[in-house]
Amino acid sequence: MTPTHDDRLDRARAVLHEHGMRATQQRVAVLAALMGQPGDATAQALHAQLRASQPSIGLATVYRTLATLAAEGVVDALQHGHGTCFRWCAPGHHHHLTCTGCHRVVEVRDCGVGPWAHQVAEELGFSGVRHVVELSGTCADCRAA
Amino acid sequence: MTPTHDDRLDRARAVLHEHGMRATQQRVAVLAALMGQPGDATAQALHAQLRASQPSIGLATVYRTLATLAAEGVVDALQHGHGTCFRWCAPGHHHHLTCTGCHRVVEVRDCGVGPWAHQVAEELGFSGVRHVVELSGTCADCRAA
DNA sequence: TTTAGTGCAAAAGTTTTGCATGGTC
DNA sequence: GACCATGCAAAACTTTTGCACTAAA
Repeated sequence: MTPTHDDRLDRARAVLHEHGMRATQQRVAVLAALMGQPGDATAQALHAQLRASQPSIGLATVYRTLATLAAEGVVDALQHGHGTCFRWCAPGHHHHLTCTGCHRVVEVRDCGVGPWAHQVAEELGFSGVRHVVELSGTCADCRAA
Repeated sequence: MTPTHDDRLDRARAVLHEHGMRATQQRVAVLAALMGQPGDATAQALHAQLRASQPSIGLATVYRTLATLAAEGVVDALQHGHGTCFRWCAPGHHHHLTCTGCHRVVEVRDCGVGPWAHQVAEELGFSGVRHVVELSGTCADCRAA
């Protein structure tokens, strides 16, 4: 069952409360909008989208909200080519496969990197290894287009 | 044997020729400067450095040169927090393992990610997969300290 | 009521671009 | 000599900040 817009508003409110952030209309709207994205989005893109239903929302607010959410670890901040993109994701260890054409993001829960990373690090005398992986490619739809 | 500044100039010239780029004084200087960096550097930082010995070099030229070099795959363009950083790397596919304590970077030439990435992408209908991996941990020296 | 968040506009910063000039092949 | 690259300055953008005002807790 796909979540409705209202479902996302409720979930956004809950997440904000969990993280001790005031659930203002604007923050709820920003987070809910991000939850509704098929992939990631820039602050500018979210702002433009939000303007449609909430004409008075300020760009600075969108930036400030996203920065706070990223600091809380609620959303991911990614640096692709130009500008910072934000993405809402489910908790737990996983990676992402992003389409370079449409920025659609697919979660990859099967992580095949851990053992290799651990082995490499051990050989080089490192401990407490962590890995960040970003996969990118062209999705079937974009290839067809 | 540590390469001298002149060694780097020669090497920079050779690399530019290999990639069909005109070996202008400015391009040679930019690439040689990047080769001499202990880590990565922004266009702005390189420009400031180059100004010392070549006061007339323009910022736009540094940007244009780095953009071309990155497009040719001669240098890596990295997106950390603010702005784009560039790094001269040995050629060929490899990853980096960074120590969280002293920020030392070790090149990792043995890549154990490709096959997994390819398989995952194929299952999801993606083609032309690329992967970016950043490993981090604590090096032996920092653990001892 | 208290405190944090917001909108606006201006500022700060980075990267790109237009165009006449100069250097490389 | 032809053509590409450069320098300069202005423009285009993204992101941050100051401040008076509003709304959440």
